[in-house]
Amino acid sequence: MVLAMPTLDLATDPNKVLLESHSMFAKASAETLDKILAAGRPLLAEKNKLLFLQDDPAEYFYLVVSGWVKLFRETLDGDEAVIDVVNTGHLVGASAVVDDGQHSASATVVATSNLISFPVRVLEDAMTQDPALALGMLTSIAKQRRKQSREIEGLTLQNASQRIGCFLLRLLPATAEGSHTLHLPYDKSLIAARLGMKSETFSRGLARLRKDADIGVKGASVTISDVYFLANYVCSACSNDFPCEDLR
Amino acid sequence: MVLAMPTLDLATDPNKVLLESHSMFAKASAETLDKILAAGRPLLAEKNKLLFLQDDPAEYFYLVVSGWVKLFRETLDGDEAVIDVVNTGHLVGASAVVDDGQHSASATVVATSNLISFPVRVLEDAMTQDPALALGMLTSIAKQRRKQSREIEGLTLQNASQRIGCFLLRLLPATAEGSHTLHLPYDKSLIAARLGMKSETFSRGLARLRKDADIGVKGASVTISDVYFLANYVCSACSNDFPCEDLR
DNA sequence: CGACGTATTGACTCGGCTCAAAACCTGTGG
DNA sequence: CCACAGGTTTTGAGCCGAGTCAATACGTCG
Repeated sequence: MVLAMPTLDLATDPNKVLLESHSMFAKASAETLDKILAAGRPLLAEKNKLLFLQDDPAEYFYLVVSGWVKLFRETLDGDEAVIDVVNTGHLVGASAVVDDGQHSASATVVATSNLISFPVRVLEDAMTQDPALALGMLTSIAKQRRKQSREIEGLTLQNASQRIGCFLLRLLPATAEGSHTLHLPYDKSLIAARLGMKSETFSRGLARLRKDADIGVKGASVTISDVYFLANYVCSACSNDFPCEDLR
Repeated sequence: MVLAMPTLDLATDPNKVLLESHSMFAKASAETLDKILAAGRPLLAEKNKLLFLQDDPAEYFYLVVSGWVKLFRETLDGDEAVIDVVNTGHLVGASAVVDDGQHSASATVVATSNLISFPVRVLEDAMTQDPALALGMLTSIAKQRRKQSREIEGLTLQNASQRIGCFLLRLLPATAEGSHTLHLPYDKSLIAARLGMKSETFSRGLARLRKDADIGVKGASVTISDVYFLANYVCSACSNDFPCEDLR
């Protein structure tokens, strides 16, 4: 269901604020932002809705206003590698403009989400006209690249419970200290896939953290009794120290 | 030892040709290229020479003219994750200009190499003046990002011998068919690290390929009796089919 | 309450790691 | 040409972490 354009004053449009806060658009001109926003269409997507498939020619990219979207790649024999799971404020599929106009991964919605879809065309055009936007794109892709480097490192050097602990730490605000309680953001089985392990292994890994890193688990809510104690357990197998800014 | 400027006519300078062939500079203006080349200094580096450390403020980046350079990250407890091992035509450390001026990995020379060092400053300046260069940087980083996505996928979905087979296939020209003999480009222990495994595992993995994918191994020379047979063994656990362009 | 999806637990297998010993290379000097 | 030293690679035995398969427990929604 496609609705009419938002009638809000653009200056206070929350979507504009959200888009502006993304590193890709941070330095773009006001005109660029308005042009892109004007081409956006709200989209309410239910769980399991497929946004696009890897290697599809990219027609649209999406801004996540609320909800969660999974990015993944599928192998010939049916396995899938989860590249990322993203929420509010993240863009999905926008990097197709630098990937020969093709999506480099598939995307599905994993929890009912409010999205805004934008034609990739509009972004392409805007990029040729606003050099600040091209630079923003550069900043944004560079950030993704850094994040992926850490991802690779984690996969090769950290074991299951360390990866889980690392994931938990990244859910906390960067300034966190002492004790904290948090809520797992999506299904444990999806977290497991996101971390490159099976759900049974995730379950056992969490149990292990309960013993070794003094955390408490009750359903989807996790209590960390001492952030630095957990960080110490997790980050010894990691090249950057807590609170690992790059990975957020 | 820093030598005088090359006295070659720039139009036929082989270094210029090499730099131009890099996706980052492919579309840069002739002036940009000349300005950057003029700031370059040849550097003959022996095995084990350290070029820079991760998190160092980036002063120089390097063009590999010949030889091999290892990019890696080191953990607190002394383990290292090899991000990449690169040779002729590749740039090392250039992406610092989009990473807050810091190197995101360490780099050492692993086989006697001819390098050219360039001040990062010069690249920064050039980028602000030549929009085509900024776009080239974008293209280049985007390519790295795609490559890393595949890397992550391989790490989570392929077993040791499949990763080895994949590595072998990527050493071949993209058009390869039938039977081929190739020469491993650097030490087996380094290849192992590059593929995220121990050298013993590499050794056994290669032995396994000998049985299952009909390859022959004699020292550093490897004979593949049928490229597609090997590809079939390797690529079933992979989301893109042979000859996997993106990973090169 | 019952039913369905999700999560946990148990028993087992297997791949990759560890540690140690043997084999293989490569270069050096007698 | 051979002997030897140094490094690299291979092989072997044993262990441990993660995957598999199957059964059980938990939660939530009708």
